[in-house]
Amino acid sequence: MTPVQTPSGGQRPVTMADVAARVGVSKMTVSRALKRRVGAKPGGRAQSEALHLRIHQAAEEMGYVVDQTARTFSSKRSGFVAALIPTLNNSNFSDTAHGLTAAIEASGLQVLLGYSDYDIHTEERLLRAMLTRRPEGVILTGGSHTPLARRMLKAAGVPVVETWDLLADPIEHMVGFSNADATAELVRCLHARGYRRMVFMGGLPNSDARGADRRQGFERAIAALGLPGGRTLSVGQAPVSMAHGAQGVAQAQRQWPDMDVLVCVSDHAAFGALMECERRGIEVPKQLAIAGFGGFEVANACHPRLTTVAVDCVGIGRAAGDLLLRAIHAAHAGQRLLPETVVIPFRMELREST
Amino acid sequence: MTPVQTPSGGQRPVTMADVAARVGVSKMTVSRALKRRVGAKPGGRAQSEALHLRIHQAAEEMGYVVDQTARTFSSKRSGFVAALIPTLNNSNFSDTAHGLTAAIEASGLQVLLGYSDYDIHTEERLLRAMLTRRPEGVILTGGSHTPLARRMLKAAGVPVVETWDLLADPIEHMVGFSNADATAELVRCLHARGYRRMVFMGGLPNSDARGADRRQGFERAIAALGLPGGRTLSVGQAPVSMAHGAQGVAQAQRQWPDMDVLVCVSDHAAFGALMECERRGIEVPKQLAIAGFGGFEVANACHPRLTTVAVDCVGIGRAAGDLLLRAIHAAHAGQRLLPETVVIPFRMELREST
DNA sequence: GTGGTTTAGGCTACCGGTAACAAATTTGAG
DNA sequence: CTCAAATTTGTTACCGGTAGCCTAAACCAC
Repeated sequence: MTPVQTPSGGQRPVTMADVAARVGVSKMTVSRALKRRVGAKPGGRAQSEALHLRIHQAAEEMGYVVDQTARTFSSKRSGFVAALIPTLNNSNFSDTAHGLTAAIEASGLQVLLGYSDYDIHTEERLLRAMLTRRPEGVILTGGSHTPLARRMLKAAGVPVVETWDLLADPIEHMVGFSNADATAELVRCLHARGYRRMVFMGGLPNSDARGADRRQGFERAIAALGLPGGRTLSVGQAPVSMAHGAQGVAQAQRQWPDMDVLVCVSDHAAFGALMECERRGIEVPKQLAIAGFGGFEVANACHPRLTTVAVDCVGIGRAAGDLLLRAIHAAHAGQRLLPETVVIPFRMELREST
Repeated sequence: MTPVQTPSGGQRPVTMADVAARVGVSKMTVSRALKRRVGAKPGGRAQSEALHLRIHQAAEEMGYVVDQTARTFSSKRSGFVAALIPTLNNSNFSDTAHGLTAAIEASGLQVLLGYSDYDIHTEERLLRAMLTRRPEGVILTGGSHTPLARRMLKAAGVPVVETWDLLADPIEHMVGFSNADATAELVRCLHARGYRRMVFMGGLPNSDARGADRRQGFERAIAALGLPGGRTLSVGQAPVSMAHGAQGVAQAQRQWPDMDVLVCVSDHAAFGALMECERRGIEVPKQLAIAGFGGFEVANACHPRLTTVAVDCVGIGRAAGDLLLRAIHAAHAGQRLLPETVVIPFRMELREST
């Protein structure tokens, strides 16, 4: 019922002026009638209400759809927010995108998504492309950005929310949790279960800031508990794959034969390690315990089920969306929301693998 | 070096007119100079070349970035294509998105991504939102769309590529493979390995067209081989989860105790089934074989490794992108590319689970 | 009725680029 | 040196909406 061009042979897309001419009013009246929803906010005038309805009907009959480009151009409101995540194929981030979309779309804004493949230069390019379209707000993942990216954001003057980490030097707003604290907490839980000779397996620290934080939390907790330290392994660029995890088991055992638990930077690595143990006849958790991070589906489906740190990923997205909306509304009212930080809880899921 | 607003206290974003004034030329000259890249296509005039350079320098110094909205508005070219996939969190589709992005971005267009959560009404809403921004092309996944969505696309007059399926009634172009044929081929391979009492496990057919096609291919092949038919199981809405797969094992064994292989609609379901077998002490493949679909990472990381049908997901994206680009270029030249179909190959990965 | 107050709808200008055409300048062949 | 062709730059007119202001009409109390 609402094609974008005139359905019957016409080449030119239907414009607001066409609708106005058909109804016999001015463009402006059509613009106003379409802006408020069909039944909403009748000023109390019966005649106006009828005209309003006629305009909506005409628009539908003619297949008229507003041109968002023209609207953006004129009103200086683009009607979208840009959200940048490291990768599509990670349910943690796609869950965050879901939460974000749910929170944002209620207000009539659209979320446009981009992914950086864990590369800050790709992120910069993407950000530039998004900014040329004048988003009303920007959501980033993590706090690692190129200097130029930070400058572009500052200069653009749009509200920014960084998610998934708690940063010492945020650009503006922040929604996340401390990956270091979460991993430290996991180490303490494992210690309470009697494990003492812990090894951490993760990606190369410079490729993934969150992984590096987890590693740091691991080392801090190990030191605080007086356990043997220096036992961390790097198995490749982020994102660390299941194959990386499998390969890490042999490497860790060779280097630290007395290891009793392998703490992995993510559930994917942990799963790879777990299956490799199965293949090598290493009993989990009897001979070697394994823990992951992230609360992914696979961790709860595999056998034995993996101990992990579950994060409220959807909650991160929702909170980031709510916060960004408030910032956008404030900006629209000519004010500026003071930088806020929302801390999202995490939860230890102690399962069969430890 | 390229902020979006004037860096030093200025409230108003820098416009092309500002750059033009600074260099002492007209807006048009700036527009032309910025359109072609820094070193490209000098007409052979040294003076022109120098001016060109001065304009680029001035733009950079002032932190000028073109306003894509204004450019779109004026030129009628939005500079992006819309890509709609069922879900973010499925590496098959995110791989396709990667291939698509790689193919498209070389031409200077941007890919804007949306996900429908396997719901055609969500897809319709999303499509409408995208179309208000006037994409130069649209990529869809599959061939199930609301009637209104089809009409909107027709009316919008933009090139459309449907991916991942081969359809009897495509909107325009098509890049994919026959899910039914692929599954039938898998059934023949399993038959050759000696399996006879096959059961198919998938989601509710109306929730996932590709899953339904696979089921149909299964039934067709079973009938052609003269094997006992009617053995298909539905375990929930798409996307079928690992938990669904686990739950399906018991159900299938209860219903068909003599089953010797369980063919699953996806690797996720197959993995869930595999782990459930581990838990119940069912030996795979000795007592029960399991096959999946999709060539996901988990299928090649688990133990035993899962037999699956590997699809060139990136290739689908790349081919769809190339095809869409040709259609866009044709449209830009006033022609129309005749509907094309690109068939993407699939490959049987026979592994330890069968 | 009357006058002040509210509300609806019309008019004008403009957002920031680019297409299309016109004018100016350079190039090159004869 | 001259003139036509090629190339560069300038001028003008929009693209399709919405902000802001203004007038006209309806409402309401006294």
